[in-house]
Amino acid sequence: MTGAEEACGLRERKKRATRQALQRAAISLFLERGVEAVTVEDICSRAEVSPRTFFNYFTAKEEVLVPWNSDIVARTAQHVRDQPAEHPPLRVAHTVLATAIDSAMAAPTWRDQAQVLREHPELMPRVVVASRALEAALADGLAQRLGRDREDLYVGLLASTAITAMRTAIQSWHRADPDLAPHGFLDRAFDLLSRGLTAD
Amino acid sequence: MTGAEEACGLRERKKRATRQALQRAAISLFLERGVEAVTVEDICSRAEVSPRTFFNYFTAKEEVLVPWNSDIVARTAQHVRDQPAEHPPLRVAHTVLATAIDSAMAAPTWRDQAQVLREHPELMPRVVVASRALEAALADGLAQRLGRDREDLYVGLLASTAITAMRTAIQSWHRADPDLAPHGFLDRAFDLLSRGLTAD
DNA sequence: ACGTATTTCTGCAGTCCATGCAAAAATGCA
DNA sequence: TGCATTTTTGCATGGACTGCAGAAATACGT
Repeated sequence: MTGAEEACGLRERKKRATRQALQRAAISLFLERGVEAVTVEDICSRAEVSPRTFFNYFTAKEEVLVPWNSDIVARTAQHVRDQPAEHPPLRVAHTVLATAIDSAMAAPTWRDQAQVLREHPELMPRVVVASRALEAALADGLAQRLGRDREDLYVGLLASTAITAMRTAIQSWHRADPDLAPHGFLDRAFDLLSRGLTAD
Repeated sequence: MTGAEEACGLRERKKRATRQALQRAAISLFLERGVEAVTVEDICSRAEVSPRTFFNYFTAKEEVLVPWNSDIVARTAQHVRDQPAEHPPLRVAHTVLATAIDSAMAAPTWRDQAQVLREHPELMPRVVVASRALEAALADGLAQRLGRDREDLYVGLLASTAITAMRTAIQSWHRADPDLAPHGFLDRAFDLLSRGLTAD
């Protein structure tokens, strides 16, 4: 349960397989019928596990849409600390979140997750709520770098603003060509932030 | 159903009374027992209405904690348009959200709402989700002022960042002296934003 | 004051989410 | 093989939320 990616024993591999089966089943059903029309029972039926098992992996059915798993969160926290000390905090956030997006895009379910969110933008805030872990990791890392308290206004503002910028960028990307890379949008958002949100 | 504050007929006044009774009942129960331990039935019992009635006013029990009612949202949208044309967008957002906070603080339930959120910071994201209407009003007004599309990246980033700054400021305020005014925190957050989030 | 139209409230039935618990099954390990 | 640990499962439970239709309250014209 380290969060690392090694496929050690059979038990660990089966857990990963079950989690991914649930995710695949849920997302494909979401695309077929719409999120509201899919029940946990439907998902488990397609994934061939007991309905009770779903809640051993996710706390709510929308959680399968969150692209930031514990691996990504853990690596992001470390990534923040690995950045050169002289880089300004906003640049650190930009770099680190760009990498997080790359990692999320590597997941096999990424395209379908993105498509569900594109078709149901009303779910984005729920994803953001579920993305608190990523925000917390970012805030912790930045606080450490800056030698400030984790609950400092500046630290909290940096982290929450960076996550917001990422969300906004991804939304813009969703509305654009799906085959376009999301990085251009992220770069533009962080550029605007660094300019104090003045018009370009 | 205009959202204005005039107390026209008896029907309208009763509706306001019921809504406020539900809000008072819910918030006092939240403070007594904690949010999780309070059911909709408890709330309605104290407010002396049928359980079914609760959902004619709120879509979920946490919604009573959202300080931005439809009046405030409507006035905010107008307020954006009333700002001098030469003011930069971030300043407009700052001014308008400061006023929105003032309006929210004028509500009789404000102090208790704030106390519940102070004791249960894990609910803040849900409030933010429910604050989408305010964000949308801000985005619409800014888009109009700037002559841009409502879904433009710059417009979306401005609105979402401003709301995030407000949330962060309020969180900092919650952790500080409750009798302190929240405006200082808001001013500091917007100042940081306008400086491109560089350290001060 | 009365009758009618509109709006709101209420009770009921029903679906689904989400959790705790304990037994059963699967896996790891000596 | 036998025992310990982890995961899955079924069962029971409570609570959120919705739709619907009738009752009650309010508005309004006569």
